[in-house]
Amino acid sequence: MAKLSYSYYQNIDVNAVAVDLLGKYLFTSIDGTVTGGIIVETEAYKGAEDKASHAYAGRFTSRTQTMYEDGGLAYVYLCYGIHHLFNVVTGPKGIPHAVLIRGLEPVEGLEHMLSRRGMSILKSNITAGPGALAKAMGIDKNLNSADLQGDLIWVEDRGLGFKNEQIVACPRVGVAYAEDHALLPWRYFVKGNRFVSKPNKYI
DNA sequence: GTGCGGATGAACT
DNA sequence: GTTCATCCGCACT
Repeated sequence: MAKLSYSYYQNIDVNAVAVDLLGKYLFTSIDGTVTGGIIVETEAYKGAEDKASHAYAGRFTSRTQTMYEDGGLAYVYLCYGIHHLFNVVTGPKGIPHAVLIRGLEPVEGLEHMLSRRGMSILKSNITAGPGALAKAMGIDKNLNSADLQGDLIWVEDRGLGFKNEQIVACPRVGVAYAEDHALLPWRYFVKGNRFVSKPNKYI
């Protein structure tokens, strides 16, 4: 039941955090409705030096300013005009590192997730993919810059972890524009888990 | 002020 | 495999 500490998020090694977040529990409490699940897929975005990052080359705008804050905040933004994507801000203040949460295994509040997704029975795509899981968890721009030690959205360590051989590293999804950084193996997921998002050809 | 295109998902053929 | 929904961030005039 331990929320991840302030110092956990301050880690300068965003890839290490992305790997370590696998097996942690993400929760939201929206208008008193609690939903949560196990993180099974992440991607690391390495701030100013990463061409796939919104903060590449130190770009600082009203959208990206959240990423420059202290690690331990939520970075939520709208993608393709339709989908909210949820990231964990990591690293010390001024370093815009972030970890995109791409896959979640539902654990708590399943009926609320189904309702938010307009589904009647559980299918793996309920939380497979960043846009899908944000919708299932009720995450939208209201949670941008939210403190992950607060009571709206948080991450817990419940002692679950995965061995190295259960974790796959492969290129990130949807970042073809990032040129030579597009093939960096900074996407991590739990091998064989059904709540990992689709492009799985690297298993 | 305008124009382009995206860290996607779902519904098609 | 292809299409398209749908809107704002961002670069440039």
